[in-house]
Amino acid sequence: MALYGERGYENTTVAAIAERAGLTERTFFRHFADKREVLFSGAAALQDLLVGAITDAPRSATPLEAAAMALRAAGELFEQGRAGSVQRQRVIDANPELQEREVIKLAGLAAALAEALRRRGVKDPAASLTGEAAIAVFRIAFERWVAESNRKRLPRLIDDALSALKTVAGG
Amino acid sequence: MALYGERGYENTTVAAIAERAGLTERTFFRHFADKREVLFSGAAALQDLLVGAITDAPRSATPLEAAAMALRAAGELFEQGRAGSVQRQRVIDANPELQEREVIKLAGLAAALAEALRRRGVKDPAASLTGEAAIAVFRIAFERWVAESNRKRLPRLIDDALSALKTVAGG
DNA sequence: TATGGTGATGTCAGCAACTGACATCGCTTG
DNA sequence: CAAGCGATGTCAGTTGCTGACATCACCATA
Repeated sequence: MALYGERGYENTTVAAIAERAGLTERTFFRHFADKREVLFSGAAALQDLLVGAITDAPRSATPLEAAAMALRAAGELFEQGRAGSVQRQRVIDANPELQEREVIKLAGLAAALAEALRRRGVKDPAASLTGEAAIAVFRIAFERWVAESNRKRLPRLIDDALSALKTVAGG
Repeated sequence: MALYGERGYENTTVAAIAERAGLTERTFFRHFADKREVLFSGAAALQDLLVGAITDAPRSATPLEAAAMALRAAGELFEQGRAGSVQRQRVIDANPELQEREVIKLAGLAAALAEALRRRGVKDPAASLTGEAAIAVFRIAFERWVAESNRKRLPRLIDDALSALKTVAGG
């Protein structure tokens, strides 16, 4: 992260990262599948959190309500360490390769949400659509959260985006 | 495409592609930004079609209706040449690298849709959410369309997914 | 204590994707 | 016919990434 911040992602070679870490290039690739993965290794934990929250949602909750609870829980988590999120996002926003990885990780989250909903008895395409919609909501809320101008807390921004979704699609 | 079909994407080197095409490796990279881009160069035309359809939608149409018209137009286009779409999708589904590229191209389409909606006077976050939702609908419909079992036409599948979205998010 | 197993790291050689710099060739245009 | 221009070839080089094998620290147990 330090090197990516100093020189930018593209100008940072794996050799340089390894050197700074006091390790070998080969060792780097044993810990991270590729150069990009450094920035995304946290996605697994996030997925566990989201899936867990959906699973634990009361049976009375509608699919979208269950997803909303999961998003809020994730929002609370991100509130810890906002500075890191901002820096990370700056690096990603400056590089298309990284955006590809980010976007597919998000797609993976959507799929995991859908799967968790199916285990609650939600049928397709409702499950898939709810997963996709939930991630879209999160993405938009997160975007606003990292923008300097906005001082609202993330869970609040999630609720805002969620009601906007209902307005747009309702009918 | 032929080589990707024969040996799979990973086992096909750019050198092999260039040889089959009777060109140089260097020339390949002048036509395609990277090895993956071969399968996605058509995305630009699709984007133009979608954006054009949204722009041409009657002013009375709601954001989601305008987006739906665009999706249906794209659906008609894909109905030509279903075989090619199926083969292409088989290659992509077999390779994570390609899925990354596909997913970010779809994100690009969503952004373009949102931008076209904004030019119609739709505000954010409604514009962004409608763009994302529309692409989600398209993705799900397309998935079903390429599946062997389904014999419905794509525009019809799009309408199905669309009404499912309304059911899920309505309220 | 010696022995052997296990997991993390190092070493090395090599492939394949991609790039920059420069040369060449064919076609069009004045 | 000369000049210009776009597409292609040539070549050398960097970087990401992998497989195979060696080493080393640590731990369990005979």
